[in-house]
Amino acid sequence: ITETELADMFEVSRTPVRAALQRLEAEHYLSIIPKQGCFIREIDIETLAQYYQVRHNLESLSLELAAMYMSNQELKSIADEWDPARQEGRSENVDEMEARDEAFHIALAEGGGNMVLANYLNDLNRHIRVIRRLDFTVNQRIDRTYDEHFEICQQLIKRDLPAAKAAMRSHISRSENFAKTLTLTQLAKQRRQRKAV
Amino acid sequence: ITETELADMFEVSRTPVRAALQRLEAEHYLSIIPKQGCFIREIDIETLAQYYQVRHNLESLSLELAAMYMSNQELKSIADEWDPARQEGRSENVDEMEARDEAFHIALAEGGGNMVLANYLNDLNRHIRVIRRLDFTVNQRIDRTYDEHFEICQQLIKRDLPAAKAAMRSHISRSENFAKTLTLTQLAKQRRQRKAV
DNA sequence: GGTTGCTTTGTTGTATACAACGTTGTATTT
DNA sequence: AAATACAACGTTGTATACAACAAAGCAACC
Repeated sequence: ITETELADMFEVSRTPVRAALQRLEAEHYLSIIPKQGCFIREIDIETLAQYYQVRHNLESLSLELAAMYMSNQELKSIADEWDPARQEGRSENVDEMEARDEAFHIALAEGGGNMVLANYLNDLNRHIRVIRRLDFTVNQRIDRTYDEHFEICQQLIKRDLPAAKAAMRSHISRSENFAKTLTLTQLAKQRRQRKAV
Repeated sequence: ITETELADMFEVSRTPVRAALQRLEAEHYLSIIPKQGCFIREIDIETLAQYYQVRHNLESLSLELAAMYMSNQELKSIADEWDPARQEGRSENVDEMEARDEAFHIALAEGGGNMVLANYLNDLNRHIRVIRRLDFTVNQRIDRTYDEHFEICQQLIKRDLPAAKAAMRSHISRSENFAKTLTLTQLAKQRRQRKAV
């Protein structure tokens, strides 16, 4: 990917393109090698696992704070959105589902009052978003997400922190494993295609 | 702070200055308001507490991984650097001390093998660095840091994770409280000075 | 045939001029 | 006297031309 290329594509000069690329580099989405070019930085399965490890930890802290500082009313309004019984207004669209899923986790983090934590979780989510999307391509996983999010909320309302943490951990692990498997099969597919060429 | 100002100061054009400022904005060090100007974003005591809360958590994870994956030899070489008995080569300089302190925590994180975690801890450290520096302006705190770092290493070598975590937690808490107190008195000083003008 | 040196080409890095826009101060009007 | 419209100023945003440098291709030489 070159700056000129993108500049022509969007019909602007190189300057705003450079600004955008430098922002993306700061967020570790691509690496700019001086005088050479800029290359997109793809996430490998090892790094993905590391992101999930950190995420487990931060989400755990997030729950602690949410259990301490969020009111029953706040928690209930979130729980309602994910009630498996309420079938109307349910999103099947992958894009929408992904956005709402992230919003759920961020809402808990912000509810705990620690904006620094919320920011880090947000940053982390953006990095694994490409992979997390895979989670909602199978319809069954959408149903499960509703169940799991609802369960987490219920445990929080009961102020049963260990149970909430356990639910969160298995929730994240499930989507993690699912994503990993899918990524592996996709990688294998790509390799087969490359071999064919 | 304006771009032109900085450009004149360093005798370069506005372009590289802009690039630098945009990077700093991406890292939340300052905020650029379109068509108005850019302003340095100072850290308040509430945000500082939030950073420390996240840090407690990440350093805890860091220890878990270090205890699992670092060899006795690796741990010992770090411990040697902080042995209170070894008086030679001891750094009294604040800058050097601060750099070595950060290096200690990053070494443990990297030793655990999770580079994502190490990156986040690094980012976090950069944000509280201004405050952490205060910690080493008093000589007594330098001695204490040696003791505490050494203690953490010893517990890790013994693979006593809970003890290591406890040592880490009190180590971070001590410097946190110290920094907070100092910040408060400094803020009070500034306010008094401003009142005088 | 392999290696070294140069030339060409393509990329990012920088400087500068101008455009867009928000802010502030001032003059005019009510 | 107060409020509003307007103009001047200062800031960042963008476009463009050129410089610096790295990589690749090619030729000459050993």
